[in-house]
Amino acid sequence: MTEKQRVKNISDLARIAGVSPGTVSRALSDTGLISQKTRDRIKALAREHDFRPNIMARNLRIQRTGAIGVVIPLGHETGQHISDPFFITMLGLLADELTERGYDLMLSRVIPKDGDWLDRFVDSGRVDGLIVIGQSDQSTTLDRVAARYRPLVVWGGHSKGQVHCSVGSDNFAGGDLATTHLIERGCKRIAFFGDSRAFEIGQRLEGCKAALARAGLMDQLSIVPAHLVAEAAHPDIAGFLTSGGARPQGIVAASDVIAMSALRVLAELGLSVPDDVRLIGYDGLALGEQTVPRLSTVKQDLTTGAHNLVDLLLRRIAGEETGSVVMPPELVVRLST
Amino acid sequence: MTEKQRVKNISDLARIAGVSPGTVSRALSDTGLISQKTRDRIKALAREHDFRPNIMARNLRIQRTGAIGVVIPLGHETGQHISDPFFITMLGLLADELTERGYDLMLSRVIPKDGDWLDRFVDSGRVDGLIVIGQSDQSTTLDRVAARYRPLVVWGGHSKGQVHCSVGSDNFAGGDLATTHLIERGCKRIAFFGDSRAFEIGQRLEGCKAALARAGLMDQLSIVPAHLVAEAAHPDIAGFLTSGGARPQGIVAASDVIAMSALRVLAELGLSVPDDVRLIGYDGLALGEQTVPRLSTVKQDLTTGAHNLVDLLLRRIAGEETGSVVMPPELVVRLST
DNA sequence: CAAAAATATGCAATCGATTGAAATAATCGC
DNA sequence: GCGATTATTTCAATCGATTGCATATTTTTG
Repeated sequence: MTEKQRVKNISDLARIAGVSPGTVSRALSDTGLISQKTRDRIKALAREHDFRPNIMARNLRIQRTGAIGVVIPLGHETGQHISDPFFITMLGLLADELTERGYDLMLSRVIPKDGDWLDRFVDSGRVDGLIVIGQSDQSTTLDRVAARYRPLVVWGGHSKGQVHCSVGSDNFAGGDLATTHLIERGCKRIAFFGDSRAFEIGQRLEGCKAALARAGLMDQLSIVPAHLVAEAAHPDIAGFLTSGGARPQGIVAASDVIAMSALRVLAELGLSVPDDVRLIGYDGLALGEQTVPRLSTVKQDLTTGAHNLVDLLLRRIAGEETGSVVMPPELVVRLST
Repeated sequence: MTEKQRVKNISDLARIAGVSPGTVSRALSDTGLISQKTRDRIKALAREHDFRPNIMARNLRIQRTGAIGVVIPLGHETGQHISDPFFITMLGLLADELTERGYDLMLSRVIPKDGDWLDRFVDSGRVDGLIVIGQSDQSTTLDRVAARYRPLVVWGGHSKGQVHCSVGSDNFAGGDLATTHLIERGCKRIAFFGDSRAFEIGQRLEGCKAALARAGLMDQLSIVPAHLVAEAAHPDIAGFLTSGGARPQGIVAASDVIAMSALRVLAELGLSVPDDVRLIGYDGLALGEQTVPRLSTVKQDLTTGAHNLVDLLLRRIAGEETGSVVMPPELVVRLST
């Protein structure tokens, strides 16, 4: 009744209010000079007709979108799914963090076939900035794009020469931490479960090796390139543990998900954790709290990680220059070691 | 060298090519009448200057965004986090499905304080359609908005009078299925773990009751309103199991996450699953494959669920009228029963 | 080879909000 | 009460791509 015709743009409202479109814009955007009186009047009118300015038009004019892209490149392992608990946890935290800062989150899952995937996203003009979760095996692409596109931040390992801005934990230190812990628990024969082609996992393995070298146990290391996906990791692990070699006394899993698979294989083989085999994971995901026995792990503080990612990104959007952040990992001893 | 000045819009390119902006637009968009020759020439030029048309301008003109909003309302339980494995799994599947259909996914986490949250999103003009995951306790809001905004599809339970279009599995049937299975396994004292204030969980409980009634075991039911978050569920469950009442022979958990918590509590109490207590979950998440023992569950086929959600939504965007979909749940017997 | 038909291209309006500059109204000092 | 300030408001250009209509160019055809 009240509203004969739907108010669909600022001009409609201006006509109703008897002012110019410009005035309505200023009234609604809480900016610029305008009298308190007309502002209130127009806001009331807008509410009454439940009118909200068209965001696309606004975006076009002010040249920003209010959205941040979050990209998950699944490079080295196509089977890996976005529903991997790690991605998901990170994604949730980023969603919280971005929402809080008034940005929307545009999610994109990418399987990088060509070297062009990042460029396409960057040039699409859909987002004001980009967060890439995990560098997978795409560091070349990342560096190239980072050189020309500032608002880009990557979660993942840090290497000396890298061009792009990254946030991540010290994977080398983490691998060392986990391994040292097992050694202190008396393990000598140690196995590393994880595919070192993924950059971060390679770094963890290096840390693991460093710890073993210090203890003079280097020749006791077995490396099992287990898949990152739980279902796929299972046969890798079962294959190794039933292959007849000397059973490891300690296992460093490159992720909590892999550790969980290992836990299951060990249970199926009738081996007790930690009595027969000690097992430590990596990531510090919540699901490690719910396993039986509860999983010891190297925790990456994803909450501050997400916070840092967003913080750096917004600063880069604002034009500031920023360096990378390497966070210290933390040993969480629960019951599996 | 080649490009003196960055080509930032269609007019720049038009100038270089010596044609009008309109022609460039037609060439790049593979639509309208244009000669093959100029099209190729302009496309080559665009590639050379790596120019991509501004999406915001395009969106404004053609009045669509190419993005679908995915909203997760966390109504009845504010502690619940977006990183809940269920949401996350669904989110990943939706991301796949939408990407495939050429849409972007805009993620939004909402804690509905006012009744206004959905309206804000709908009217923001940011998205072409909306998928709401889980109706939580917001069915009133959903119905109200659905009445005026067509491209809206909800994952969740279905009730007779509902206005909105939903996709989900038959929770009543699922609850029945789980309970009947336990009864067939010889359980008489049965406990239901889950907070029935959430609509879908309420339906599962009703199904559970129906099965018990048929078997004449209605008076043997205990209901434990466990939280949906794993960490929060733990004390709820521990409290119940150590309270000294007769121990249940079978447990119906309202979600796999709750079941996982139960699994841990039972292990801590030294009870064996399934020998001392039989336990069945709900959802059919991948993590149920990795527990020890592997979790029996009522599986909702989230893959087809996601497919249906997207399919219905796109049809609604196209103007078609669609009904809701109720999918049959499936009993998955693994080792915990 | 001229006329008719078909095909390409250019022109200009449009999507809806923002914003600097210009115009108008309100306020103040004396 | 009048010019000088200052506070509001209007005007018009702009962001960049799309598209109906008009015009120009080819191609076809009798």
